[in-house]
Amino acid sequence: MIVLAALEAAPAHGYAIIEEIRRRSGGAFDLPEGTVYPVLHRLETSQLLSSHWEKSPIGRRRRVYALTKHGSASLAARRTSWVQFSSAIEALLTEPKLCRT
Amino acid sequence: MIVLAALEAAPAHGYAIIEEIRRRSGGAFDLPEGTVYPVLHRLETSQLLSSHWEKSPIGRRRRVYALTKHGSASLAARRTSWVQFSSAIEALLTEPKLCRT
DNA sequence: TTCCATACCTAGTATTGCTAGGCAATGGAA
DNA sequence: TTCCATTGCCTAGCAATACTAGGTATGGAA
Repeated sequence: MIVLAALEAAPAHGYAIIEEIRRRSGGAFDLPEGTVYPVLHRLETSQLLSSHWEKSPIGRRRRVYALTKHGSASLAARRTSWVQFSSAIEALLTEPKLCRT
Repeated sequence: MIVLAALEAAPAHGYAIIEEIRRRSGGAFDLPEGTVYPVLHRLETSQLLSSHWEKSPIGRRRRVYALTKHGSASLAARRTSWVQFSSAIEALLTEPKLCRT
Protein backbone atom coordinates (compact mmCIF):
# COMPACT_ATOMS: atom_id res chain seq x y z
CA MET A 1 0.00 0.00 0.00
CA ILE A 2 2.85 2.34 0.82
CA VAL A 3 4.45 1.83 -2.56
CA LEU A 4 1.15 2.22 -4.39
CA ALA A 5 0.47 5.43 -2.44
CA ALA A 6 3.91 6.77 -3.34
CA LEU A 7 3.02 6.35 -7.01
CA GLU A 8 -0.40 7.92 -6.73
CA ALA A 9 0.72 11.47 -7.48
CA ALA A 10 3.04 10.59 -10.34
CA PRO A 11 5.04 7.73 -11.86
CA ALA A 12 8.53 7.26 -10.46
CA HIS A 13 11.49 4.90 -10.50
CA GLY A 14 12.50 2.63 -7.63
CA TYR A 15 15.19 4.77 -6.14
CA ALA A 16 12.96 7.85 -6.17
CA ILE A 17 10.12 5.86 -4.60
CA ILE A 18 12.35 4.93 -1.68
CA GLU A 19 13.32 8.56 -1.15
CA GLU A 20 9.72 9.72 -1.46
CA ILE A 21 8.57 7.22 1.14
CA ARG A 22 11.33 8.29 3.50
CA ARG A 23 10.54 11.95 2.96
CA ARG A 24 6.77 11.66 3.33
CA SER A 25 6.98 9.52 6.43
CA GLY A 26 9.40 11.91 8.09
CA GLY A 27 12.04 9.20 8.12
CA ALA A 28 9.83 6.60 9.83
CA PHE A 29 9.96 4.34 6.78
CA ASP A 30 13.47 4.06 5.45
CA LEU A 31 12.95 0.98 3.32
CA PRO A 32 16.00 -0.84 1.98
CA GLU A 33 16.22 -1.62 -1.73
CA GLY A 34 15.97 -5.32 -0.95
CA THR A 35 12.48 -4.64 0.30
CA VAL A 36 11.22 -2.27 -2.36
CA TYR A 37 12.46 -3.82 -5.59
CA PRO A 38 10.87 -7.20 -4.95
CA VAL A 39 7.66 -5.40 -4.01
CA LEU A 40 7.71 -3.52 -7.29
CA HIS A 41 8.18 -6.77 -9.20
CA ARG A 42 5.34 -8.44 -7.33
CA LEU A 43 3.03 -5.50 -7.91
CA GLU A 44 3.84 -5.50 -11.61
CA THR A 45 3.27 -9.25 -11.84
CA SER A 46 -0.10 -8.64 -10.18
CA GLN A 47 -0.89 -6.02 -12.83
CA LEU A 48 -1.11 -3.24 -10.27
CA LEU A 49 1.88 -1.42 -11.75
CA SER A 50 3.26 -1.01 -15.23
CA SER A 51 6.84 -0.09 -16.03
CA HIS A 52 9.11 1.06 -18.81
CA TRP A 53 12.78 1.93 -19.12
CA GLU A 54 13.84 5.57 -19.34
CA LYS A 55 17.03 7.56 -19.39
CA SER A 56 17.61 10.06 -16.60
CA PRO A 57 18.70 13.59 -17.62
CA ILE A 58 22.34 12.54 -17.20
CA GLY A 59 21.88 9.32 -19.12
CA ARG A 60 21.36 6.69 -16.45
CA ARG A 61 18.84 3.96 -17.13
CA ARG A 62 15.78 3.89 -14.91
CA ARG A 63 12.74 1.72 -14.62
CA VAL A 64 9.74 3.98 -14.18
CA TYR A 65 6.63 2.53 -12.57
CA ALA A 66 3.08 3.84 -12.85
CA LEU A 67 -0.21 2.80 -11.28
CA THR A 68 -2.52 0.85 -13.55
CA LYS A 69 -6.29 1.02 -13.22
CA HIS A 70 -6.14 -2.14 -11.17
CA GLY A 71 -3.46 -0.47 -9.09
CA SER A 72 -5.61 2.54 -8.34
CA ALA A 73 -8.53 0.32 -7.44
CA SER A 74 -6.31 -1.82 -5.25
CA LEU A 75 -4.95 1.24 -3.49
CA ALA A 76 -8.49 2.43 -2.80
CA ALA A 77 -9.39 -0.98 -1.40
CA ARG A 78 -6.25 -1.06 0.72
CA ARG A 79 -7.04 2.38 2.09
CA THR A 80 -10.44 1.13 3.18
CA SER A 81 -8.86 -1.96 4.70
CA TRP A 82 -6.34 0.18 6.49
CA VAL A 83 -9.04 2.35 8.03
CA GLN A 84 -10.92 -0.72 9.23
CA PHE A 85 -7.75 -2.34 10.48
CA SER A 86 -6.49 0.71 12.37
CA SER A 87 -9.96 1.33 13.82
CA ALA A 88 -10.04 -2.22 15.12
CA ILE A 89 -6.59 -1.84 16.64
CA GLU A 90 -7.66 1.43 18.19
CA ALA A 91 -10.69 -0.30 19.70
CA LEU A 92 -8.54 -3.09 21.08
CA LEU A 93 -6.10 -0.65 22.60
CA THR A 94 -8.60 1.67 24.19
CA GLU A 95 -11.47 -0.51 25.34
CA PRO A 96 -10.00 -1.60 28.69
CA LYS A 97 -10.30 1.94 29.96
CA LEU A 98 -13.90 2.18 28.83
CA CYS A 99 -14.69 -0.94 30.83
CA ARG A 100 -13.79 0.62 34.16
CA THR A 101 -16.94 1.86 35.91
CA MET B 1 0.36 -6.21 20.88
CA ILE B 2 -3.21 -7.34 20.40
CA VAL B 3 -2.76 -10.30 22.73
CA LEU B 4 -0.96 -8.20 25.32
CA ALA B 5 -3.75 -5.62 25.15
CA ALA B 6 -6.36 -8.33 25.60
CA LEU B 7 -4.66 -9.32 28.84
CA GLU B 8 -4.29 -5.79 30.16
CA ALA B 9 -7.60 -5.69 32.00
CA ALA B 10 -7.34 -9.16 33.51
CA PRO B 11 -5.62 -12.55 33.11
CA ALA B 12 -7.35 -14.99 30.79
CA HIS B 13 -6.88 -18.33 29.07
CA GLY B 14 -6.26 -18.79 25.35
CA TYR B 15 -9.75 -19.57 24.26
CA ALA B 16 -11.14 -16.57 26.15
CA ILE B 17 -8.45 -14.32 24.70
CA ILE B 18 -9.53 -15.26 21.20
CA GLU B 19 -13.13 -14.44 22.01
CA GLU B 20 -12.20 -11.21 23.71
CA ILE B 21 -10.20 -10.07 20.69
CA ARG B 22 -13.06 -10.93 18.39
CA ARG B 23 -15.56 -9.12 20.59
CA ARG B 24 -13.50 -5.99 21.14
CA SER B 25 -12.59 -5.63 17.49
CA GLY B 26 -16.19 -6.00 16.43
CA GLY B 27 -15.32 -9.17 14.56
CA ALA B 28 -12.49 -7.60 12.57
CA PHE B 29 -9.92 -9.88 14.22
CA ASP B 30 -11.13 -13.45 14.33
CA LEU B 31 -7.80 -15.09 15.03
CA PRO B 32 -7.52 -18.86 14.62
CA GLU B 33 -6.08 -20.92 17.45
CA GLY B 34 -3.09 -21.77 15.29
CA THR B 35 -2.19 -18.10 15.40
CA VAL B 36 -2.85 -17.32 19.04
CA TYR B 37 -1.41 -20.31 20.88
CA PRO B 38 2.04 -19.98 19.33
CA VAL B 39 1.95 -16.26 20.10
CA LEU B 40 1.18 -16.99 23.73
CA HIS B 41 4.09 -19.42 23.91
CA ARG B 42 6.45 -16.92 22.33
CA LEU B 43 5.33 -14.15 24.67
CA GLU B 44 5.84 -16.40 27.66
CA THR B 45 9.28 -17.42 26.44
CA SER B 46 10.07 -13.72 26.12
CA GLN B 47 8.95 -13.22 29.73
CA LEU B 48 6.15 -10.90 28.72
CA LEU B 49 3.50 -13.30 30.00
CA SER B 50 3.32 -15.78 32.84
CA SER B 51 0.95 -18.73 32.99
CA HIS B 52 -0.45 -21.35 35.31
CA TRP B 53 -2.95 -24.18 34.97
CA GLU B 54 -6.42 -23.78 36.42
CA LYS B 55 -9.68 -25.66 36.49
CA SER B 56 -12.74 -24.05 34.93
CA PRO B 57 -15.98 -24.04 36.99
CA ILE B 58 -16.99 -27.27 35.26
CA GLY B 59 -13.62 -28.88 35.73
CA ARG B 60 -11.85 -28.35 32.44
CA ARG B 61 -8.14 -27.56 32.51
CA ARG B 62 -7.12 -24.12 31.35
CA ARG B 63 -3.87 -22.31 31.00
CA VAL B 64 -4.33 -18.80 32.32
CA TYR B 65 -1.97 -16.09 31.15
CA ALA B 66 -1.18 -12.80 32.85
CA LEU B 67 0.95 -9.81 31.89
CA THR B 68 4.29 -9.59 33.66
CA LYS B 69 5.96 -6.29 34.42
CA HIS B 70 8.00 -6.71 31.27
CA GLY B 71 4.74 -7.41 29.45
CA SER B 72 3.16 -4.18 30.63
CA ALA B 73 6.25 -2.24 29.67
CA SER B 74 6.36 -3.94 26.30
CA LEU B 75 2.72 -3.16 25.70
CA ALA B 76 3.35 0.50 26.50
CA ALA B 77 6.28 0.56 24.08
CA ARG B 78 4.22 -1.15 21.39
CA ARG B 79 1.45 1.37 21.84
CA THR B 80 3.93 4.18 21.24
CA SER B 81 5.30 2.37 18.20
CA TRP B 82 1.80 1.86 16.89
CA VAL B 83 1.00 5.56 17.17
CA GLN B 84 4.18 6.46 15.30
CA PHE B 85 3.58 3.77 12.72
CA SER B 86 -0.03 4.68 12.04
CA SER B 87 0.83 8.38 11.94
CA ALA B 88 3.47 7.66 9.32
CA ILE B 89 1.01 5.60 7.27
CA GLU B 90 -1.52 8.37 7.58
CA ALA B 91 1.05 10.87 6.31
CA LEU B 92 1.90 8.62 3.38
CA LEU B 93 -1.74 8.16 2.48
CA THR B 94 -2.81 11.79 2.71
CA GLU B 95 0.14 13.80 1.51
CA PRO B 96 -0.53 13.55 -2.23
CA LYS B 97 -3.60 15.70 -1.80
CA LEU B 98 -1.65 18.28 0.16
CA CYS B 99 0.80 18.57 -2.71
CA ARG B 100 -1.77 19.83 -5.17
CA THR B 101 -1.58 23.62 -5.44
C1' DT C 1 -23.82 -43.40 22.48
C1' DT C 2 -22.83 -39.86 19.61
C1' DC C 3 -21.99 -35.26 18.90
C1' DC C 4 -20.92 -30.52 20.04
C1' DA C 5 -18.47 -27.02 22.58
C1' DT C 6 -14.67 -26.09 25.25
C1' DA C 7 -9.74 -26.18 25.53
C1' DC C 8 -5.20 -27.15 24.39
C1' DC C 9 -1.35 -28.25 21.02
C1' DT C 10 1.94 -28.42 16.73
C1' DA C 11 4.03 -29.69 12.04
C1' DG C 12 4.37 -27.76 7.93
C1' DT C 13 3.52 -24.27 4.25
C1' DA C 14 3.51 -19.80 2.17
C1' DT C 15 4.57 -15.22 2.47
C1' DT C 16 7.56 -11.56 3.04
C1' DG C 17 10.99 -8.03 5.09
C1' DC C 18 15.50 -7.68 5.18
C1' DT C 19 20.66 -8.68 4.90
C1' DA C 20 24.25 -8.98 2.07
C1' DG C 21 25.90 -9.32 -1.57
C1' DG C 22 26.58 -8.11 -7.04
C1' DC C 23 26.44 -5.28 -11.53
C1' DA C 24 26.86 -0.95 -14.19
C1' DA C 25 27.45 4.03 -15.36
C1' DT C 26 28.65 8.75 -14.12
C1' DG C 27 31.13 12.60 -12.13
C1' DG C 28 34.34 14.45 -9.18
C1' DA C 29 38.40 14.03 -6.22
C1' DA C 30 43.17 12.61 -5.51
C1' DT D 1 44.49 8.80 -14.67
C1' DT D 2 42.67 6.19 -11.07
C1' DC D 3 39.56 5.62 -7.50
C1' DC D 4 35.48 6.29 -5.02
C1' DA D 5 30.77 8.03 -4.07
C1' DT D 6 26.37 8.24 -5.94
C1' DT D 7 22.80 6.75 -8.64
C1' DG D 8 20.28 2.85 -10.07
C1' DC D 9 19.06 -1.85 -10.66
C1' DC D 10 18.92 -6.80 -9.16
C1' DT D 11 18.56 -11.42 -6.34
C1' DA D 12 19.76 -15.52 -3.22
C1' DG D 13 18.91 -16.83 1.08
C1' DC D 14 17.66 -16.27 6.01
C1' DA D 15 14.34 -15.51 9.67
C1' DA D 16 10.05 -14.51 11.33
C1' DT D 17 5.30 -15.53 11.42
C1' DA D 18 0.18 -16.11 10.11
C1' DC D 19 -2.36 -19.63 9.02
C1' DT D 20 -4.05 -24.43 7.56
C1' DA D 21 -4.95 -28.72 8.96
C1' DG D 22 -4.58 -31.74 11.55
C1' DG D 23 -4.44 -33.98 16.55
C1' DT D 24 -5.87 -34.78 21.83
C1' DA D 25 -9.06 -34.61 25.79
C1' DT D 26 -13.31 -33.59 28.68
C1' DG D 27 -18.14 -32.54 29.87
C1' DG D 28 -22.84 -32.17 28.83
C1' DA D 29 -26.71 -32.69 25.76
C1' DA D 30 -29.49 -35.29 22.40
